[in-house]
Amino acid sequence: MSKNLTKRSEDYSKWYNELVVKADLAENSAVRGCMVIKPYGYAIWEKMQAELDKKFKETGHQNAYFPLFVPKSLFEAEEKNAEGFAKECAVVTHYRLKTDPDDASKLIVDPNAKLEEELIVRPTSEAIIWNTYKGWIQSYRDLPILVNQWANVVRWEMRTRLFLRTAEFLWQEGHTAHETRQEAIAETEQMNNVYADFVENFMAIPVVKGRKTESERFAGAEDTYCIEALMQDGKALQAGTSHFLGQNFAKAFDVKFTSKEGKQDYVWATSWGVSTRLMGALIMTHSDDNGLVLPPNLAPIQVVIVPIYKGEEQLDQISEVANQLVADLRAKGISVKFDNRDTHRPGAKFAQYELQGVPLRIAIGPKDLEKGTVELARRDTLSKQFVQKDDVVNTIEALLVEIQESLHLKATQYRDSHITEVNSFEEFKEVLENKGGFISAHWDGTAETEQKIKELTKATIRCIPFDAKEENGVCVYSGNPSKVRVLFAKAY
RNA sequence: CGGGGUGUAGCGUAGCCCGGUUAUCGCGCCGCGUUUGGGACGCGGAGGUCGCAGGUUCGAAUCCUGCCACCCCGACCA
Repeated sequence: MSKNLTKRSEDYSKWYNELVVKADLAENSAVRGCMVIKPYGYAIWEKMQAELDKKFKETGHQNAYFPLFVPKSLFEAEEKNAEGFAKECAVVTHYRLKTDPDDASKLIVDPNAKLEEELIVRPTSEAIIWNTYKGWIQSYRDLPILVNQWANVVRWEMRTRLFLRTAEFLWQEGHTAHETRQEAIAETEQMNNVYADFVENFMAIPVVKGRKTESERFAGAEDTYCIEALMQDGKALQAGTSHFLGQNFAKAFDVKFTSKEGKQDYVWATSWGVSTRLMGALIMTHSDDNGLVLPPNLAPIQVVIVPIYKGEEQLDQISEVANQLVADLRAKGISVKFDNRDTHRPGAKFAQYELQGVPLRIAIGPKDLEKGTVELARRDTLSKQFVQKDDVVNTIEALLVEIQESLHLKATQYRDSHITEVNSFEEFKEVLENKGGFISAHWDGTAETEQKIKELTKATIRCIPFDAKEENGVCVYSGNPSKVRVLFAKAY
């Protein structure tokens, strides 16, 4: 494996291929940019899903499922949304194939099976969902509607990138309807906080919470909140978004309700989502040159036991110790694998589990049998220690917690040391070029300046942080007055 | 869609300029044996429409024409 993988973004794809998830691209263009999630990778996704689901339910949400196809007439109803996604839509135009009259081994699209109205494969589900909500809402008594959907969506990007921007991706999208503007804004904030909490505490990835500028906002939203993370190569990654949609979709789909006072009003909406992109963030935040480093909360295997032995008799003795350990650890809810394959040597197994990011590794050999110990190795620090057999379970329990915290701390220190305040455009360019990371700078609030900076440096405004303090300054580009610093970065 | 590049075994590649035995090497895979405290070794073996289609030639991975796919850079983007 090449050196400094974590600093060289172009190598990340090699990494994925080696390991957790592999993009098996077919020869033809139809599945270009799609991703095959292998079982080990999917196990991570399932853990993420379970935790998010728990948080959604705690905040009163329910899961539901809506169609993959959106009739074009519905899709175009909310103009800004439609316009924003129009350039990247897969469109179904026909519903039947037939044998090619010129070549019986081939199929062609049956021209007689042209759809009256084209179907858009959802790039996001606002349109189909709001068309459905229309039938669900008449009175304030029907509100709020707090629904989440786990689904796949398709966005036909010009350029795809494994994990970060695949043509098809898995995500969850929440879609809520509320009586008042205030309540919808509170929901938008709440869900952004749910995401931040999940990403920070469960995935051990530090994020900045903030608001998008108008030009970076979701198409059709009045306001977009986001969480922004920083990868080890100095580029920023949008890790999740929560949108306040105002009454845009209610108006587009004519969703009105009768209030307590008997007045008709349009409902207020939000939508919010995170995707398999978070797995990309996970890899790019914690991994090192030996492979993945998984936080214990997300590791499909938290502890692996590798026997070191000569001959079957010795393996039997070791297995006895190992099987007892497996039982004890499982009783504590710790996922553990005893790898007693005889087809691979210990060194190969060590390397494999390091590549897979298993947080803790136990090795048991003849020396341990004599001394009543095991060797315990940490993936994150690569350190090893010998532990008395009777202390192993307690030690592991404590270490799993410690590793989780330690990963978060390490990533936070990296992130914090890569937020640089600059006060001139020269400095801006210098830091961006040589150091990377977030640049905290004054901005005059205009889209023109934002655009100009993007053209000149490729850096975009990642967000206006919620915790930014008021401070009089001048825009780093235009010199016009500014009251608050925003975060710039090159982004994925 | 503009600019550049690449296509040879599951993966990574040599050969191409200058056409000529049975297409090179490494990893991986299969069998047997020896091994096992950080990616084992020996011996044997399997695996190929040289991206596709035409052309030139006694002969094409190699030269010519057309097509296709993919990668990188731009525009786009969770």
